[in-house]
Amino acid sequence: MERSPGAALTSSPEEEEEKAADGHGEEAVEQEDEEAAPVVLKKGPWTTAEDAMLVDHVRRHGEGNWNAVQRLTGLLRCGKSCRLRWTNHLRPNLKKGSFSPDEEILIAQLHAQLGNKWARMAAHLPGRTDNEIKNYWNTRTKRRQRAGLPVYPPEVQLQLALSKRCRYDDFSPLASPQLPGAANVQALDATSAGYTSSRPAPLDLARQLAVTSQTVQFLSPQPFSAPSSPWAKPFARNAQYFQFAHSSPVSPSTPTGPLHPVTPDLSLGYGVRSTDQSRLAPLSPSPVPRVELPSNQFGQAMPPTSAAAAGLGGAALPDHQHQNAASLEKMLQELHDAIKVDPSALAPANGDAARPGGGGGAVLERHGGRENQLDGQHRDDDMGTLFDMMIPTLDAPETVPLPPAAAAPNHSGSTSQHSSDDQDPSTADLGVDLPAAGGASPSDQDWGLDGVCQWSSMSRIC
DNA sequence: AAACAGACCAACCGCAACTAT
DNA sequence: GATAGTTGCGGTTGGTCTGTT
Repeated sequence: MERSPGAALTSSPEEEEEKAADGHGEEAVEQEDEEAAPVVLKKGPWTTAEDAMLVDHVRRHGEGNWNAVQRLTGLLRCGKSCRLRWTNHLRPNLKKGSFSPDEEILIAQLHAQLGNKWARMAAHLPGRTDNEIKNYWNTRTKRRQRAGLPVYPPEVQLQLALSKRCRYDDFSPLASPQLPGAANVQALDATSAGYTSSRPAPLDLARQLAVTSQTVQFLSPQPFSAPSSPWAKPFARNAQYFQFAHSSPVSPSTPTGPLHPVTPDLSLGYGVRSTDQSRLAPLSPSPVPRVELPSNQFGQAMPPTSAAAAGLGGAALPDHQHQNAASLEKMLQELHDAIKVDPSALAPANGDAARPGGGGGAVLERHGGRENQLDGQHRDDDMGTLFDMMIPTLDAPETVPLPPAAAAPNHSGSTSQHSSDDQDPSTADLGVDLPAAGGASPSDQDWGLDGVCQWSSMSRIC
């Protein structure tokens, strides 16, 4: 790999540590500079000494006012860098290491619903940072796309497929009746408050899919309880970060809001029928070992012919999947029939295809408004995507009534998305009840075609 | 053992929103 | 209401690690 000459921009961590440790070195030099010229802030990797300084600062003054860190501590880092370092690495209760299968599924679900809203996704993954999730998703997505595999696991694909159907149905004057499950997604209204009134909530998907009483408790509803910590007082305002591994997930994105447990009722099913079994444990370090295989094994099991072919499993399909092919086709037809586009709503396709991460999930984030203005091409794309996303073992899922789109009244017109999140912690709730995938366990073949994928390693789920 | 490629991770940048004055 | 400062977010880049050839 190319080694950038710019790598020598800063001294090595060891050197920096030494300098900082003896109290001279860089700091002293910079002090001299400070008198003659503006402070030259350092970039690049943080040293442990810098970390210690930052931690000490936060211990004394708490979080926030990051630009004061340099003034108060002499740390030659900009406030932005300090905040980032704290948030991503020094914050208490950060969970390091690989994502557990539960987390991976949740990330996929969240991405399907939110798109590249890493911070909001991180709010549902205690101890994880947006950066971490972003990195994970990007590398994973890149890998899967290169292998010609669908980005989302089967269940999420199904959700997306159904949501596409819902998209069109939403514009039918025959609004679907309110569903019991829809109550769980009321909170989503606020989440979508950042979208203009002309655009249905991006998470209407969740509402639309709030069709099942099966509830998967992804995140524990246990109230927050801060462990005793010498830092407890200074960090009181940041209490959401003081969580035990199994404590309630609270939204770090709501620092100014009241602390209360976030209970995203993500009943996403994932093919789990049993109520008991479907109740996944709260996110926590999973006992399931990470078994991901080297990426170069993707191609072996699945030649990148087409995603559709992949979805149907091709010749590698087990018998029961062949049997389901017919029902799949039927369902596709049903879905196709269900798609009714208001010609008046036709408009040039938007740039969804160009969205990073591709896939249908990105569409969902803003599937209202302009996305509803479908032209033929877009519709075709949707159908193509639909086929692409179809899963082979899909037992024709029950056609589910849809909650009325009108149940999303809270389109304030504000353009501030995360502000609404901050103001209302409940908006972190993704009270999503999603239909379980077909009764038969969703195939490992279309997602974990080669057994590589984490999803397939979750015996209860796949 | 060396070269290479891909994966992973940390950090930076630019922008937008928010807040205080 | 205008402005400056602060904070948060998402995209991107670059370095390091690891596996393969």
